[in-house]
This record gives sequence, structure tokens and C-alpha cells, in this order.
Amino acid sequence: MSNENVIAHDFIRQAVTEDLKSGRFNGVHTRFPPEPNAYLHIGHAKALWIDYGIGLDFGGLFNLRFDDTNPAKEEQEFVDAIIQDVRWVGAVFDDRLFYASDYFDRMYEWAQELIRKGLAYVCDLTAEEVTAHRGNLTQPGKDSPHRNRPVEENLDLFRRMRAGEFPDGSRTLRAKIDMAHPNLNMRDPVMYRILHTPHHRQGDKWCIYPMYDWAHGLEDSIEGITHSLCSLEYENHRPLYDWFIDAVNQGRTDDGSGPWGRKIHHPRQIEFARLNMTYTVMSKRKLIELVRDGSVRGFDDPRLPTLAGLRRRGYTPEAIHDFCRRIGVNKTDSVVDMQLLEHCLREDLNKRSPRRMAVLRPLKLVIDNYPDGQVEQVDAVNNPEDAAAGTRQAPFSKALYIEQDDFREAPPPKYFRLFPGQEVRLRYAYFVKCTGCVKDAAGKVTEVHCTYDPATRGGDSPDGRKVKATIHWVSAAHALPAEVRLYDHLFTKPDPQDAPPGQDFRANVNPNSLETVQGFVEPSLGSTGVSPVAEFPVQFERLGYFCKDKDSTPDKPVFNRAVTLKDTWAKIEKKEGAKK
RNA sequence: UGGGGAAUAGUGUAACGGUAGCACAACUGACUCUGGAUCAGUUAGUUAAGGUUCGAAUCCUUAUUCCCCAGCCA
Repeated sequence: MSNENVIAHDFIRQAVTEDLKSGRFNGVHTRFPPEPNAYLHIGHAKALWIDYGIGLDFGGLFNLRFDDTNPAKEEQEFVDAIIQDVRWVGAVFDDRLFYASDYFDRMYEWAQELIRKGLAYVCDLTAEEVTAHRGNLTQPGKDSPHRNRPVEENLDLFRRMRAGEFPDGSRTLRAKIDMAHPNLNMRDPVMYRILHTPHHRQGDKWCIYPMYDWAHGLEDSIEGITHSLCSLEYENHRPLYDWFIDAVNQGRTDDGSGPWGRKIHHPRQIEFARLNMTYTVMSKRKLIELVRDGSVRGFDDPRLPTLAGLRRRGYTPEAIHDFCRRIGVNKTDSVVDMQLLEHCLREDLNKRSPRRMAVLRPLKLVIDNYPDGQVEQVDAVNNPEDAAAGTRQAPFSKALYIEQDDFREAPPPKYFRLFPGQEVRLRYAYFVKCTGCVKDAAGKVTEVHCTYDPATRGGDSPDGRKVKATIHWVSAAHALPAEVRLYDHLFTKPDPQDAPPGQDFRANVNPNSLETVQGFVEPSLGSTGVSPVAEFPVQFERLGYFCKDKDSTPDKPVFNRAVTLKDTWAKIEKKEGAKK
């Protein structure tokens, strides 16, 4: 706590500090390089926090760059969504928004340069043949029969690939490295493939597209990125990343003299572990499957760990920052407890969120000795954690709604709430004492009756008598109907992958991850009233934090539950139940 | 089996040859007009075996376990 202003000293920041000290780099420039083929999720927020945070900590620059090298998978919709998400989490890139596809011309020139240097060749093998020639983990690969084509023939073929003379998949440009290399990525990797597919930004300009390994380091080089931060699975690609830049630089000089010109910038790639969390999945592929098979209602479904989903659910950027700060940065595969994310949200919202009363599962409470037709306005505190938030008034009358959970005809042990003969406080209003209840033919409680003590107005008793529980309420005549969506984990198991034999993660989708209830909220939450809380989550007292959803209509608000409050009673009840 | 990585309480993360600390979770208790919040406390850890050293989570050796790599995906 006392060291909040000190730069966190994770292993990447240590490396950056050393690079600055040794003079390897004179400044810091980082980037976040998403492929626009899906929505961003909380794992990307971690990466963003590292990329952007390090740029910020060292007074450097930060770029947002789309790695749009595969037109078959990428779409403008994702570009737009990603930009919105990156801005929302607070990574500032100003005008430094770039696209790898804007560098295609330069990459094409460099590819020809590698051919001239004898470091790349056009290969006519089919995809299957390339795989067969690659060997496997223990056996070396075999050279392609086209590996030693003359430079002029390679140049001619490569130009004709670009000109569109050959069909998809018929030829590739490959780097000439080593088919026996112990690192499979170094066995003459493909640099370009033929793809007669229009690009979402480049249109029909290209029919050959660069592969990630060839393109990525060059993109970083062009932008002057010093530290190319990425996740662990790219560790095996680092030798290639370095090889390609060294290959371009072969024969080049610092001052640009000589036939090949000036050397290009060589960034340093450093890898860190990606984020995993309990009760959810983090891979793009799985997220897409859940959306496609209807397990959720879209990429912004509040049950998803996507940033769009978290935003819709009521998560704040501040809570996400805090979460990223707490999980740290390292190279260990880890699974972070979902409860930590929830804790971060509660901590943020507890300080800032306005309180309101809402009843999710209504049960009518009638105060028999309260005058018919009388309405009082009681003062309610907006946020006990923040005196500046002030107070509001809530209408009180003879007939109220309370939570079904707050009444028991036969109370279990340690139950402090309403039951016949028991007195409780109606928050900010009066003490009431339960006198009985009315049941329907099926034995279900339909109405609870009580009497109130007029001397306890405001919620305190002049005779000093105490009450063990305070419950929330809304006035039946004044309350606004609202739809409330209650979310639970999307998966029933901490590790969704832990599925029965022959089944995949979808076998663990929680059928009860969404429960929709029709409740009532304070009039101050309506669209007609002045609502200070339209876009920011509110706390429904004793229940949790809720955020107004985009599905709300003028007559009926819809709320998403972001996270519950900690519920000690639920634990006691569970424990008492287990005793029996 | 080849190559590349990683191992610290249940979970996440500190320590950089000198008292193994913090957070989340769990559990006690205090307080409370939210069974919230807050406060106090408890439980619980260096993968293993050797070695170097006055002293090892840290250095060395060996072993074990886990993750990644055989896309014309990124």
C-alpha cells in the first residue's frame, strides 16, 4: 500500500530497465497487436495493461496495431469493437492506430530482397506435402525439391504469385533456414501464401498474404517498437522473429552505405503467461462457439469474459485495472480465481455506487395499523461510504413489497428477519412487527401482515430497543416494475475443460447461468424521474450491484446483476442445513 | 523420444545469499439502520534429493511434474 507510486518490478519491467541502462534502447515504445477476428476478453485486458502500462511507466509511446494479415478471418466489425474496448479500458493511443496491412508493400519488397540474398524460395509443394516434408518432433524434415531454385526463377515466380497467375494453395514463398532444425518453426517456414480473398481494408489489391511469423517482427520494426510483448506460446517463434529481421539486415549497414541500404530496427520480444480464470473460458475459438451455438446471446452477453460483456454487466475499467495490478506478470501458467475479479468490482463499486432499494422476488407486506391512503417520504442515504452523495426521498405507504427471502413462517436457526412475532426495521422507515401471513390454497404465502410503531419513524426507537435485522422494501403503489437478470458462472466447474469422456467444455455450461426475474425498484430509478445513475451501476441494498441494460424501455428498465454483495446469511444457512 | 518454457499456502503474487511477506479465498470474533462495508485474529507455503556456504526459495547437480511447438492460423 505504501509503495503505490513505485513502478512494479515484474520481470519485464526489470528487463526494460536493463535495456535502457545498457543503451540497447534509448526509450520505450510498446504496442497492442490484436487480430481483428473476434472480440477482446479479460485476458486481452491483462495484455493491454502490460503493453500500455509499461509504455506509460517508462514515459514511452504505445500503439494500437491491427494484425490483419489473414483476410479470410478478419472483419471490420471486429476492428470497430476492439477500438471501442481498448478505449474503454483506458489505453490511450492518440493517433497511433495502425494496420499491418498498410505495410504489405514494404514487406513485399523485403521478401524480394530475401530472395535475392538466397534466403527465400518459391515452393510448389502442396500443403499436405509441406507437412510431410516437415518431419516431426523427433525426426528431421526433408528439403523441398524447389529449395535450390535459381534467384531469377524465384523472383519471377514470386512476382507472378502476386500478379494472380496461380490458384490458392498452389505455391508458397518459404524462408530457407534448416529442415533439420530442432525447433519446428525454423524448418523453412512459409512467408506468403496465395489467397484470392479480398481484404477488409485493402480490397482486391493483394492475392498473396504474409504469414504471422514473417510479418509480425517487421510490423514492430517499422513502428520502432522496442519491446514486443506477447504471450508464452510465441516463445518458440522468437528465434524466427529474430531470424527474419537479421535476414533483412544481412548486408545492410548502420549508415546505409552499400547495396542494401540502412539496417532496420530490431525490437526485443519478451513473453509472459496469458490469463486463465476459473469458471470461464478464454480462447477466442471457444467464445465464438458459445455465441454460435446459442449458449449465450452474443459477444456482449454479460456472462462472457469479453470486455463488451463485462462492460454490459456493470464492470468498471477501474475494477479491471485493479484486477490486472493484483494478478501481476510472470511466466507461470496460472488460473486466477474468479472471486478475485469479483472482489475488485465490489471494492470499486462499494466506494462509488449509489444505493437504491429494489425487490427482486416480491412479497406483499401490509401494515395493518398504518392509515389507508397515507404516503410519507422518508430520507434515504445515497451512499454511506460517501457523505457527498447526499440523500434522497423514498415514498412509504401501507402496502409494500419485501423480499420473499425476508419472511419465514417457521424461521430456521439464526434467522433474524421477519417471522410471526418478530420485529425488524424497514430501512429508513419504521420498526414493524409481524402478526401473521395469508396463504393460498397451495399453502404458498401470498401476503404478510404486520403493525408498525409510529415512534420509530426514520428507523430508530426512542426507547432504545434494538432490532436484529433491517430489511429493504418498496412502496407497492409507487414502485416501478423492472426486469432483473441474475447471472451465475457460465460453467458449473472451475475448470470447464473437465468434461466427461467424449464431451467437450460445452458439457459444463451452467443451465442456470441466467435467471430472469420481474421485480420492483424505487421510483428514482425510472426513466421519467431524475436518475443520477443511468449509466453507472447502482447497489440494490443487501442484494448486489446492478447495471441498467441496453434492453431497457421507457416503461420498463432492465437491470443486470454485476455481482452480489457478500452474503453471510447464505453461508450460515448452508452450514445449518448441512448440520441436519 | 527433439526443441522451448515453468515450478513459493487452496488461488495469485513478493523475496534478487541474511526474519518466507502481501492479496483473494476459507474460518473466528468485534461493530453495524445493508447478515453489506469496516476492524481484529486464525488456518495454510519454498516439487524432491544431494551439494556449496556461517547462512539457500535464491547458487550448483540430479530427478520429478506441468505447459507450448509437427496451420499455407495468429
